[in-house]
Amino acid sequence: MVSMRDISVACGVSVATVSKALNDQNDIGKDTKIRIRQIAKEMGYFPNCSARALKTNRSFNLGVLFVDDARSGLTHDYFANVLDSFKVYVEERGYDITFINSSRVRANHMSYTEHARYRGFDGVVIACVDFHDPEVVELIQSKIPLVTIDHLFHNRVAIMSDNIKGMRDLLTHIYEKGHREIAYIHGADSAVTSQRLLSFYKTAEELGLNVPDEYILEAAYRDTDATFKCTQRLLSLDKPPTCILYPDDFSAFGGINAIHKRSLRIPEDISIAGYDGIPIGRHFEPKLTTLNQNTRHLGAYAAEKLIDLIEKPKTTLIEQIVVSGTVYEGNSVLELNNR
Amino acid sequence: MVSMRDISVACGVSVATVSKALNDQNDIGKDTKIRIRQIAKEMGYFPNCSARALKTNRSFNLGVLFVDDARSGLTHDYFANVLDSFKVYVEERGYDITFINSSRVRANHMSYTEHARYRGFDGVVIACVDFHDPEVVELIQSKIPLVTIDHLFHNRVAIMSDNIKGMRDLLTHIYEKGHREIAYIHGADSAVTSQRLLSFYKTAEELGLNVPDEYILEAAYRDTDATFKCTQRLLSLDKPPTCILYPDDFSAFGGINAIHKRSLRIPEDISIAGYDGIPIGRHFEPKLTTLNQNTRHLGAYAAEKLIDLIEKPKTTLIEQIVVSGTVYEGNSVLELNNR
DNA sequence: CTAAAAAACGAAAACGATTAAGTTTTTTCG
DNA sequence: CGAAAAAACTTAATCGTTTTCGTTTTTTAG
Repeated sequence: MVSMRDISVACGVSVATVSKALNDQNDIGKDTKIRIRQIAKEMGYFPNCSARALKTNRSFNLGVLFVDDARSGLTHDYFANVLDSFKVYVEERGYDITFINSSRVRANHMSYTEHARYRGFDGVVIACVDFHDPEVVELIQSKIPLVTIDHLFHNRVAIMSDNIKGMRDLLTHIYEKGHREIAYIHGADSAVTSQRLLSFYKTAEELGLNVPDEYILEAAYRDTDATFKCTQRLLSLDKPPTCILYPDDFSAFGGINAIHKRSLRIPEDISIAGYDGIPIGRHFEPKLTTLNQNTRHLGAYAAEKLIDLIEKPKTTLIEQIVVSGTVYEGNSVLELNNR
Repeated sequence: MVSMRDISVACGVSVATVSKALNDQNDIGKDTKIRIRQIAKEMGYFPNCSARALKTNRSFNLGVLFVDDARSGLTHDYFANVLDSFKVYVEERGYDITFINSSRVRANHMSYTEHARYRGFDGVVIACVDFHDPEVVELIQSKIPLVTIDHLFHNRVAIMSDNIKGMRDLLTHIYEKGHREIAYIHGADSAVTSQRLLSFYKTAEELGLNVPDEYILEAAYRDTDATFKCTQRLLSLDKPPTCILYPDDFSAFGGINAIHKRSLRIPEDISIAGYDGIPIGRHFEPKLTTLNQNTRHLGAYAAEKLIDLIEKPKTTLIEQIVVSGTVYEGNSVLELNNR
């Protein structure tokens, strides 16, 4: 590895001068700067990030924390999309990302916070974790610049998918298609779930919908078996709904199974809708009507905010940014003309 | 941040002694070691990885390179699963992972290799990239410990999914179910595709199958529109196949659409099979018969080999490791009794 | 032309660890 | 007991940068 020392001897100047030339400082002559840069390039010089980080306390490296309950890790569709967008954005601004974990390094355990400090991350993004985990709370309370996704903390920047508006838009869309008997199989207890559920009830009320208790069921996210059973129950009701909302697109497939098993057709006999906007939903017939969460914006905003927080901490507002999705109209919701 | 210096004054010893105590070296008294470790823990000490890396040239950080043609990034199902497994394994051994990219840092472009050196990665894993990209070739030819996934290079460790055996097993399975007219819509030209295609023909010959040319079609991976069209063509043949193989599970859904459109049933009227073993295939009826690639093993082997390469370069063989998958028997392939 | 101001460059001290080599203390044993 | 050996600890250099402050050179202006 060629170091600044090597360049300094090649140019006949001091390392200090080399450093200044390479970092584009003003305390240096114009022509020497050009000459040094030229030679540095020729010699194939690249800075040593460890040395730089050691001296400047800036790693240009961001920590990503993601541990979901199902341990699906990177294979979690929603998160993978958000992270991918986040990654693209931060790379453009010269940052790298590495995953935070709390495993053991050389025989001693590290908490998330300790790991983040050990690696010297300039900032951290947290998504989809159990926000009650004491280690997560410790991280939230640390001094590290931080952005959370889909969870709001006091004094921390949060990027939130707009579940209130999302559910309102989705339900309204279905209402406008003429549906009046709409069931909602919601996800397991969480902040996201309660927002959607609340919005569902509120919107239903505004629209003058009657929502019998038996239309509201619970199934864990991505649990097709659970939605299968719930769907069966709904279809067995004296007055079954004309449309069923699912916790997410993936679990909607459990519902599709139940519906097909009864030899019913979608959407002719019953309509369905998901939530998320995963690719398969658009590629399989009937195309699933869903609320397409804007993962690209979520990731990009998180990245932008985090870097602002790092680079201009004074002027960056601690705020909550809400990213709204859009209804994707597939053909899983029938247009009812009889009203 | 509490440093070794702080601990050394708190203990009344030199920093060298602290370093030895914390790194469990033998050149130190038993009780002082215990005392120092005790105090270090109390003071909340954690090493500074930059300083350590600077001195030791070991970062305990691994680079991950992944750029696929479709720019699907992390959202690529197969890779996400492999990476997730890789991540879990390396974290257990005290390594972190960060993504390699070739964007610009502070106005000057870095190649993959330069980036890897800049970050001081102890090793690198490459998957799913365009292996003809000059930057990738440069990285392959560098001195950095490296493992490739699903691509073989001279003098480099490769972890390969066994496409030969995979296709043989899958085809044999279908044959044993009684199918004799089997079509194969294969993926676009690539090393993986040619292996599978070769194995398909070879196995067909061994089994005494007749494979008319019109049974072999091409569709890009994950392209449901293409498989939709191919499936239509196959179904329109004078003698349509009794079973269709698809490039991958995702694209098989395009085939399902075409089949449903003709009001045919799976598997009663026509059988299908995918390749990969993605989750949705097991959660949607009919469950897709497929070749379940062992992404867990692929990731774990890649991790194990890479760390061996780093930690014991002398005794680690440069070899090709083949990981075989298993046929997942869903219910998309009908058992034919009439033979 | 000369003194002051400005610009360009260099010396050296960090940053926080590791480690070879040297020094002191303790143990061993004839 | 005392010398040699072993163990425990320290000193100081080093990794590759950045940055402060001091020094030299050049420019400006009276």
